[in-house]
Amino acid sequence: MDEQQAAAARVVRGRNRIRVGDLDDGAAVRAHIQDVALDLFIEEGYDKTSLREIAERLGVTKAALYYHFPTKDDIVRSLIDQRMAAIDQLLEWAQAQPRDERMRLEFVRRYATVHDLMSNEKVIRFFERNQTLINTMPAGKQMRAQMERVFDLLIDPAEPLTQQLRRAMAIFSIHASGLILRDRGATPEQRREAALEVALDLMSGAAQVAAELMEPGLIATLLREHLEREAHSEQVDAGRG
Amino acid sequence: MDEQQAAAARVVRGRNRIRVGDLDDGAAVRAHIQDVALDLFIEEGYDKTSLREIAERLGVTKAALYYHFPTKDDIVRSLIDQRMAAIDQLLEWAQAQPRDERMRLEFVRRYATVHDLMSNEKVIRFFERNQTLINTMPAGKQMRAQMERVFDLLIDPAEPLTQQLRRAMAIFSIHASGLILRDRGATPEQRREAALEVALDLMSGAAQVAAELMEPGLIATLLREHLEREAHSEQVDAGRG
DNA sequence: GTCTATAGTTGGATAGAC
DNA sequence: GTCTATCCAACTATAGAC
Repeated sequence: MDEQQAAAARVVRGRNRIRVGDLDDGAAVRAHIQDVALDLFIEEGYDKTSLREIAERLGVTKAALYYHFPTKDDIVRSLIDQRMAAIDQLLEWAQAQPRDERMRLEFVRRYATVHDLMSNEKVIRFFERNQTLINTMPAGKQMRAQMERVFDLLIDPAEPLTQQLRRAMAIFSIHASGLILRDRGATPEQRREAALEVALDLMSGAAQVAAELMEPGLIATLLREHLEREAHSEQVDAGRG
Repeated sequence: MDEQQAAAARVVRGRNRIRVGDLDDGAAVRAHIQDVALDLFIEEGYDKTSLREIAERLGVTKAALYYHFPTKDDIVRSLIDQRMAAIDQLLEWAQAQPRDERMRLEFVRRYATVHDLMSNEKVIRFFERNQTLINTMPAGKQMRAQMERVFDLLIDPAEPLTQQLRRAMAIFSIHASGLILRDRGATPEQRREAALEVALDLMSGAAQVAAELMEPGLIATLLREHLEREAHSEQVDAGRG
């Protein structure tokens, strides 16, 4: 667990290429601009947000912005690249593994970790609200292609459609957990845990098995009986010892 | 209703002037415009799509468009209103029901049906790709509010976060099923069935129960034993009769 | 690094002829 | 109902002074 987080963190840092002496105003100003811009992109969409608006909220002029980012795209491109590099590394790892279920579960775990580390919160919401960019911007298209590689890795075309859908929803549940649980009184850590649990359940096919065989309440009944038997046999064991 | 009457009046006045395809009245022309516009809105986003582009693809001019739709918003507003009215009706039905689990499952079933009926396919993809509109357009904000009413209906804040998330993912699985299964060799009917099954599983909490109590393979074992007992008791019954 | 000023383009929307 | 022609606002981006 610690190793995964550290690995993902290395990805993030490695991509930024911030050297120790480099952390002067330049990088900080860029980050600040991106932060403010993201807020606006989230609020009213990338297209509808003008550089004038961003500049106003920053208290500078448009021209000042262009000094730091040669084009409007560039404000978000570095964020996209960052995320893509992290997922790419994850895919690389996966390709060096046996193509089995254990690997897939581990992939989802790591995906959740990476997703969480990338999440300024804002970056996620940005992608959420600006799906169209994934179709129009070149960088967006690359991201879309990458997403398909993720699905191809996790989904076996021979499986039932329900299970194929569940696997996709596993990834989506990680994406959506922030959106859904944000205003439901959950700490980021709780959100993260809940998302991962739901995702892993969807992957594992537990629901698949249950859905195919279950009558309403059956599993609960069987489990209760099982636990009672277990408790009983423990008593017996205790009596013997 | 109002629109039909207006359309009829247009037919009387306009006589044979309509020449877009084989369409025979104003309402059909409007529908055709919406269809073409949706394609573009999906491809490159609502904001980036200009009226000039839409007009070009239709083979008419911008001004001609404005005859049918007084503003760009209006091209999509009727589609949004249509869907919202359907969901509103569903919410009304739900409020006349007891607030129990049976109602919630039935709500999801009906939601899937409504979703399927509204789905030109294109309308769904439009909403998918233009999430930002839900934040900027007034009609979009209404839709957002409606969605929250749906979640409030389905989600009990006292439940574990995982189950809250699952319930939200149930709705999302209905939304996403088209996107995910479209290119995986499934008929629309198969997609629909798979989506509903996954959604109902997520709602039912089967996975929740399983995840909390399950040892690996336990449920499968219990179910097998249960089925064996059942088969045995049927044999006994048959022997008696 | 930040400014003013402005170029150059494209957008939505309207007027009026036919 | 559809056209041509046009208005005006807003945008991205650049040039050049300080």
